[in-house]
Amino acid sequence: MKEFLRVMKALSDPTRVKMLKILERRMMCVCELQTALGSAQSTASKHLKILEDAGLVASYKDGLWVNYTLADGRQSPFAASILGNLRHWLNDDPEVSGLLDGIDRIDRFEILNKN
Amino acid sequence: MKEFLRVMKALSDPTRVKMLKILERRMMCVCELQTALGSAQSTASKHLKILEDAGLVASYKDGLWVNYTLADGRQSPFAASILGNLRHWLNDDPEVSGLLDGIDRIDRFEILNKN
DNA sequence: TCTCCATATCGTTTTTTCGGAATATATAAA
DNA sequence: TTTATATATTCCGAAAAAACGATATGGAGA
Repeated sequence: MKEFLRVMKALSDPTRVKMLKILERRMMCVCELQTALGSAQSTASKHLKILEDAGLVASYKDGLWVNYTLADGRQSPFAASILGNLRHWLNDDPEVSGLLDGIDRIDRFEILNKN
Repeated sequence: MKEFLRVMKALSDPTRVKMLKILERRMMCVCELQTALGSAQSTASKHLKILEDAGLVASYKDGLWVNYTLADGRQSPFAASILGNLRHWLNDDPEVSGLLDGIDRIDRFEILNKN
């Protein structure tokens, strides 16, 4: 029950759902997701931790960067099932499709120059 | 997106999840669910409203009683899909199975006599 | 009409969640 | 070792959600 609730709670926030829809397209580091969503760095990092604790995303270090991807589903069958459904869901949602239009122009090396 | 979030939020509370697992077994009026879960009447009613707004349950009046059942899924495809999964999920969860053991002994006419 | 009873809604308090600034951590480069 | 940088964590204040008692609503029966 606790594991199930963790997954549902993680999916109950628009920012986290958008993160998952973005990660369906490609892996991203924290700063790229932060830029895509227009949120503070701490906010992006915290949301990603919640998604990871729920078994919805996984992270891999690459030097200073931490790359996040969708989880493979081995950690939580609930998460695995919902991730499968989510691929078909919300693709026509204006908030989501608008977001996905911009993500190809987001590059971690460009973000560097802006700060 | 809003509809999706309503469904996920509705599923993020242990009391509401238990309500759904009980309603998988049979329809119930508010006072029966209240008894099964040991919560206050206003609490049970409010949780049921949240589930109904999300398209997870439906209600039918029968005189003074209001009977709640699982929704048929026409209102929300998200709800429909999750309700299908939920039938297979959490059946071995101790909190849920313990609850289901007792529900056959709950009867709205007996509840009357206790108040 | 008046009363009763199951349910819904309201008002209040407590708990949880969210966002962002500030700080800490860890790794790479100089 | 010192510096710089990407990410994680901490610490607030604000907003949302939860519980429950009290009250309102609406239908059934006297």
